[in-house]
Amino acid sequence: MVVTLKDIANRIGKSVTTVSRALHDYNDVSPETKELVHQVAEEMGYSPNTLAQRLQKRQSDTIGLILPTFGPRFSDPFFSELLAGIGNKAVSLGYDLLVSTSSPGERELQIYKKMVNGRRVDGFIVVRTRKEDRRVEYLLEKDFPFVAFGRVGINNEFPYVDEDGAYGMRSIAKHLVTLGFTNIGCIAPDPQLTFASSRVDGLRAGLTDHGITLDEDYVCIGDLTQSGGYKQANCLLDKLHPPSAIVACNDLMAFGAMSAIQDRGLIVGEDVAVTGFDDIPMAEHTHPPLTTVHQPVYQIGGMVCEMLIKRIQGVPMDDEHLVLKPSLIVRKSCGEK
Amino acid sequence: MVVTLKDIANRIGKSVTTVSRALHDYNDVSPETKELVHQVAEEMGYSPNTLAQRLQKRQSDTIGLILPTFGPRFSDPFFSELLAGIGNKAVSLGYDLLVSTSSPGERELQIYKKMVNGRRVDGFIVVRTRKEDRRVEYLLEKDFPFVAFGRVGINNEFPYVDEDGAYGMRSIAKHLVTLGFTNIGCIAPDPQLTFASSRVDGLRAGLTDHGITLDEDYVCIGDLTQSGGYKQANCLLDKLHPPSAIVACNDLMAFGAMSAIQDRGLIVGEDVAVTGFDDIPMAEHTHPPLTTVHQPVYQIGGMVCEMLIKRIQGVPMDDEHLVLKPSLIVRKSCGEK
DNA sequence: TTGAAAGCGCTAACAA
DNA sequence: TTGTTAGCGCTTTCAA
Repeated sequence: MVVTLKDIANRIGKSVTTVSRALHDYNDVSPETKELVHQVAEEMGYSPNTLAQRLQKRQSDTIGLILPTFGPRFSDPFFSELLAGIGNKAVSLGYDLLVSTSSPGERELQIYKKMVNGRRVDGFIVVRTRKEDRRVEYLLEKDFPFVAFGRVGINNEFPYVDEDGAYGMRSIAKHLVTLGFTNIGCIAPDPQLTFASSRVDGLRAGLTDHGITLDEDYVCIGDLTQSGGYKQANCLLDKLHPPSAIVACNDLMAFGAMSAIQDRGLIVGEDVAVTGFDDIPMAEHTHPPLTTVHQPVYQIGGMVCEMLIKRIQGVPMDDEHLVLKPSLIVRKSCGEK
Repeated sequence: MVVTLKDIANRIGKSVTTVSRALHDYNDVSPETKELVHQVAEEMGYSPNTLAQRLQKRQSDTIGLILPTFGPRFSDPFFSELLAGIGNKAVSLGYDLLVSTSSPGERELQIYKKMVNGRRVDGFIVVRTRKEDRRVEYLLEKDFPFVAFGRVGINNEFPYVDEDGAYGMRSIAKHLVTLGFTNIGCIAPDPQLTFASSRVDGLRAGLTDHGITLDEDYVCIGDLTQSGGYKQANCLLDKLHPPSAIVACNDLMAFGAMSAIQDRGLIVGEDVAVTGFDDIPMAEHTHPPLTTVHQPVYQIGGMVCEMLIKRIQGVPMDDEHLVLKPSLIVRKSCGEK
């Protein structure tokens, strides 16, 4: 049924070795046999068995990506775009992409271990890094190739791409201050996530620069989803002196915050300002459109993937540590300029 | 460095075969050796080389999913949720999930062929089916296992899960008619997509049931993204007698339509009604919240995956053809009830 | 220019 | 209960 090298060899009365070499265009095969082999291979519809090739090379030509889910519904446009960036780059470089999903925790680490031990992948892309990240500790300790999107708390001695979250948040701070906002609330992610502190610290610093103090009681922790944003915005709005601007640390939570505001009959951009972070496509189409910070997620996916493959192949990288400057996108959610 | 069966065998002075059998708990191995093997394996940190196992089994234990992207930005919450459903089920059943991305067309088919020929996957999940679908034609012809989410134009002799789009749209139609809308516009997907016609036909039929005719000039084709919805809604609104209700065939386009309406200073749910389809999490958090049709995407992912694995393993399925009835979710985008 | 032989790491049929 | 042998499909010495 399925054609193998042996079938071709039998057919033309040559050895498997010769056929293999002919197919790989080795120059120690006579032009005639080469020609013949190619022709017969074509005719018989031969394709190499990748499993066999990989076993022999001791390489899986596959990179792994384990998506962090929280709860069953995982509907994050941010990650689907990152995935597309990684996936497209991977195919173009001849690699397969193995995707798995897991919420952070013990089981998550098991999946990494299983992949590493079973030699199912040649390397990993680690996303949504945490301050103490067992995944990177593990991979580092095993000396297993990986590239992270994001940094960890201490010892960032591994290749990564990260965005300068503090910088992004400073631009948000500046923008809000310029518009005259002084009473500001923040919906932050779980502080275990590395990007949480850089963003919140950036906001705090940016505000301080303009003589405004971020009240720590006005910093709530949300779970990065719309519902989380909704809930936390309500907390903020229930305060005695509710903030006049809510800075969400990602777009999804910002959307939730907008809902919360609107559900109270208030108007986003007039009564309460809202900002996001990420600039997912939806941000442009909310009502009002969301002022946020743009990250080139698709490109980041490509970069991370490319770096990983270089790392796997032992090709030196131009730069092991990339920190991108995100840019402020002003729309209408903080009022008309 | 890496421990193999041979290493264990050498260590305890037994054959590789015995070790292999011991590890698999065959009952023709003495309890003592079994015990010993397990212990030594543990101690040496042995894990089987999956590549080798797979080559020998002639099974990749991997299922393939090729995501349809349109343009570089691929940010579809619908698919990230489907992916999570598939991914979680796959791990739980011991399968790897290979994900690739491609826009429809020749290159897409090449990817399928490459995976099939190289025996990289044991089966596919085919999503976003088209009326004439080269992918399913190809897989059918090769007799290669797959399960589709959606049907094709003719000859649906393969396992699939689909939602009853016509039914969903009839509920939308009924809802709108009940609220008194008579001048209705529709933003449909590319008619090549199978679900396009079932949804549009459903809408048309539902309207007809109530004595209303859907004007074919009021059916625009959008690309399933927010921008597409935005653009097409504008076309509709530019008409001499613009529709008072816009039925979008997915939520993303509905969001775009809402933007378009709002950008004209009109109010969604008062001046113009809008409906969607899919009920992605965002739908609950727009302003106003979107009336739409709910599909249990996460579960569908799990079902499709499970069916595929049964198909691969030759286990009979309870039902090869599943058509789910989606349910209307009334929110505020058509006005208060 | 070609082929025999070995080996990647594993499983399985068959003997002993 | 265990080991020998063969083989999955491929690549790569090495010798001819």
